[in-house]
Amino acid sequence: MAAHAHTHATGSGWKQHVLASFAHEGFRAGGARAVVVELLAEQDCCLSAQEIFDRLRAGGRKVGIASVYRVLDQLAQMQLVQRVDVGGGVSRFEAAHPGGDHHHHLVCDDCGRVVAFEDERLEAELDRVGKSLGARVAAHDLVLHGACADCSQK
Amino acid sequence: MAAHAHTHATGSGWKQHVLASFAHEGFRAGGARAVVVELLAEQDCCLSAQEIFDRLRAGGRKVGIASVYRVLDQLAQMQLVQRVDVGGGVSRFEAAHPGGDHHHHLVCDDCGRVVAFEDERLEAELDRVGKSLGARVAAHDLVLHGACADCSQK
DNA sequence: ATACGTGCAAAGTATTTGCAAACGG
DNA sequence: CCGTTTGCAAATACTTTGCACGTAT
Repeated sequence: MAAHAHTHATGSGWKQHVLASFAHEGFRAGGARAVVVELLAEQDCCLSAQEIFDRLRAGGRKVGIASVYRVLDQLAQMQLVQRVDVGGGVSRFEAAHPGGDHHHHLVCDDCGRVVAFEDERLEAELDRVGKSLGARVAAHDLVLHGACADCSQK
Repeated sequence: MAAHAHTHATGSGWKQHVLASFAHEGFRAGGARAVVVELLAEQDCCLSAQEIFDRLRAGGRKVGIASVYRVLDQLAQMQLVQRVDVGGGVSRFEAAHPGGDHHHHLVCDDCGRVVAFEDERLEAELDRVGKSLGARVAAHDLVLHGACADCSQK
């Protein structure tokens, strides 16, 4: 596989930011909340609730999947994670960064792989379009469907 | 509300195109297939399977929801309709036009309304990005989340 | 007439909710 | 200590599948 993946994990700055937000809102950050945030902070790309659940369990943590969903939902409402809908009836989630470092996804309809990418000019157009609609755009979710670089060669 | 909505229904050219495709593939276009295509052809924006089902029933047609899903799935695979994932675990569908007239969606997280829009420059950027990924992009699905023009005024 | 297509009902997934026990502050 | 948070299990919502009947060709 090709790819100069995203250099690093999502960065621990995000984790700090989330914990601070929790503290600020008076939420406790014990068990499930903490481990979900920790796991998300280590990811380079989006995960489904089930994947998060499985990894936490594999790591020996005794979380319930309901808690995973609850935490993700809460984080999404606080705009600390971005819901990514790649289709197939499954929601995926990833850390939402305050400033930039925003990325989108290409879903290979052939092999199912999800590839992340970012593009500054595209971002600029998205901003412009949002404004021109007179709406207050809080987030955008772009998914390209098709055959990924590998599959389209075959 | 602002907006120079889409001028007209989706255009009957699409319906013809679909029926021709069916004929070409040797598919029969009797009952459910025909009415789902007919309904989709009249729409300006995406509908969920349930909405399609309800409208057909309201119109006196005795279709089953399973057939609606089957037809939509088939049309999607033939690239005659575009699946639109606006989140909330529900898939929506709309006629996919061969050449242009492509649009995207803004979902108001406040009132739930879905607003369609199109933008040529954005389209151009999307094309460029798709190519730069080396992938064969068959479709793209862009959803802006936020407060629509109406809701953001309140 | 004969497959293909359809409606119904039952099954399958993803996600949400109710509740008693556990735990952080 | 007390109220939030959690894990479990049951419930819900959307979508898919199995099967016998209807229908276009």
